[in-house]
Amino acid sequence: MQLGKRKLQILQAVIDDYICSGEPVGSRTIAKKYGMGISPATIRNEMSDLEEMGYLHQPHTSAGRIPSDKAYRLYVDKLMKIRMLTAAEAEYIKKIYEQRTAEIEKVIEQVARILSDITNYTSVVLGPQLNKVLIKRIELIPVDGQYALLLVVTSAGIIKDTIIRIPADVDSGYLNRVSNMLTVHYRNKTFAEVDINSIQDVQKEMTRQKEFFNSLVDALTESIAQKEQTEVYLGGTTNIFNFPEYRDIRKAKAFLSLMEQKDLLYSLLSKFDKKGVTVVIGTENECEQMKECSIVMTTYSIGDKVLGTMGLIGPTRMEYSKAVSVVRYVGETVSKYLTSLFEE
Amino acid sequence: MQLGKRKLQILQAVIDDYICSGEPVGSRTIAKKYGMGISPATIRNEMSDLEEMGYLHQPHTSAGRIPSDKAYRLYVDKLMKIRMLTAAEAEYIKKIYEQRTAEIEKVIEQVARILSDITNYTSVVLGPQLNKVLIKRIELIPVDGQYALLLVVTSAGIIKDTIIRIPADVDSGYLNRVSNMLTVHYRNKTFAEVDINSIQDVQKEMTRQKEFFNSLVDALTESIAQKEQTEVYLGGTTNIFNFPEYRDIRKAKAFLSLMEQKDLLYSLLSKFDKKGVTVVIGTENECEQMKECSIVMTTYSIGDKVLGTMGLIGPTRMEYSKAVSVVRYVGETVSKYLTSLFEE
DNA sequence: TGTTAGCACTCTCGACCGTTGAGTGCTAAT
DNA sequence: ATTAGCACTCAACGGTCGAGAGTGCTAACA
Repeated sequence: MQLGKRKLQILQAVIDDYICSGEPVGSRTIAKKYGMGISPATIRNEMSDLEEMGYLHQPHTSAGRIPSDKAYRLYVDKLMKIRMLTAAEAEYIKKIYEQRTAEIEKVIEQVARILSDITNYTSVVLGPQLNKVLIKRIELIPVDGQYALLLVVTSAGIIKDTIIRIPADVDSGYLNRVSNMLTVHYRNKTFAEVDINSIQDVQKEMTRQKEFFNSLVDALTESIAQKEQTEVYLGGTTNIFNFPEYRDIRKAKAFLSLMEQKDLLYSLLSKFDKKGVTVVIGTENECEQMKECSIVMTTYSIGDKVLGTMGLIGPTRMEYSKAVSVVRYVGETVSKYLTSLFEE
Repeated sequence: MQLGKRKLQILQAVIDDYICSGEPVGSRTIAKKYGMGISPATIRNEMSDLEEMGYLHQPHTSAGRIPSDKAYRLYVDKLMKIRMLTAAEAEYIKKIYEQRTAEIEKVIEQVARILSDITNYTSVVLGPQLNKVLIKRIELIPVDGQYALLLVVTSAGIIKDTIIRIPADVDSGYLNRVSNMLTVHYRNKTFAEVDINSIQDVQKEMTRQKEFFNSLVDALTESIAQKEQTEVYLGGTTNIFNFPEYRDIRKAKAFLSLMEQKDLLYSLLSKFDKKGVTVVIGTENECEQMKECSIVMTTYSIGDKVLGTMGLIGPTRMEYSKAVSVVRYVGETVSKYLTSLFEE
């Protein structure tokens, strides 16, 4: 059977209506709302065909039709109209530029909020993936006598830090020497390549300041571990309650629990690192608990380097056109902003 | 009417049973489970009295009784048995000591998780309240040429930082001068007293490095603002789904939305800053949306200085004995740990 | 041959019982 | 003062029934 023009029109009408109402769509509704000069009976025939072809299905005999994931896929790839951002949306997204700090994590956090505020979906943003990034410098900066700041400067211009305590008899000269030692060893390595125990010089020093050194090694190890397991930022998790399909408390709970499993979210999203917007619909998801959700996501970068992924999660009957346009624009804006910050 | 010993026993039985089952408790149940050699009929009479006195009420005529907030208050103040921590709980709480970093925020974050993990309630921990704390030093530390780290060292030993960008022609000598200037001005002031525009010297400098200075002032202002509006850390927000009274999707949504209103939570919790454990039961809460919840909270401190509040939020039929013992122990442990870290 | 009106059929949903069971309050006996 | 007995109340459960929405099929029509 062929997917003629009329079938496509009807399919689009069903999808549009279902996305907005969440209720199965009947032939009468289509005829009335999207009237294209054909009777409900004709539409019924076409819908019956579409069902046979796997684009629609009925929850029960005497109900209207619901689009299948296959239908959404067609919709996203071919049918969907490209939607422009409203002025208010574009304005809101500009907030990204209002950041004062050069800390990438803060920017990312705000992006998550912006995404969910605009779309009323749940947003997920992965923090910068640092495993491919090169270490430029490691520094121990004395602060206020008893503390030192452990800084790691990377090629992506990202700087993160931990505050550690130092014993009274460690002076700044000593810290300097250790910093230099660490830098010499780790310059141009990735975080994955760092093996803290491998440093010979360091181990010699250890005999002298054993306790301090242990805590330094601990801090560095943890700092590295933390950077390897990227952080996951969420926005608008309770937005899911707005959808009638999540009235069922068990579904809502399942969804929210899923959102709490950061490592799972991370492994789901981090797979997609190609540029442009990716849409994963329902059962296309590998993860069992996500079979009724869709993800619309994109990457963000500094210059050409892809740093992380951001996206929206919602029910499969998502407003794809809106989601795609917002995600695309936010992704581009963030990339531009980060590039302007860190790329010289 | 007097609250005789037997009435108290019965009241306690009702509360204990209701806390654990969530179902209205009938006279038969009491007689059987908590048998004290009296018949259901007698218990009925006593319960009727207790109802008259405002300690119990019935959801409808032919149902068992439910304790009122007044009853819970009596229970918490007088009836409740003090519960010891289990070995496993104590062990779990010890995790606090496993922190590597001296960043107070990281510690707090973990505390929130520990509290909710152990109790299966939702935990709320307010970050350190810095408005009463004195500034010791402000430093701008050059990092990697184009960035500087803005550090604020306070009398509570707390150090927080923001990374800002600096123009190419600002050298470390200049940063040093600015740091010194800021330190001289703000030493021994609280964050609340800081008025960035008040510095005369600073304004003079501004003519020379106007753009940088604006961004510095912005960063400092924001850093201060951020410290004034304390952060709120949550743990186990979805635990609320475990309670049958939150099966109702609207209630669950209301609760979760409440948890997202950090400023409201902050203003609710920050009022209570006396040492020891405070319990606020249902309608004792001023906040309308919390009338069906109880809060069990305590403070944490460095030395004698109270820094913040931590607690558990759950339905009024909370396991108060468990909640109180855990909150107390965690509070004490955190205080001890922080004191050992920051107090010399 | 494609379209459509008509109609019987299916299925969900909400309203409306009657029944069940838990729990009460009252009364009278102990 | 306590308690057994009993009538009464009410929520919850389950079944029936009609309304309404929507379908598929058939036969007529262009």
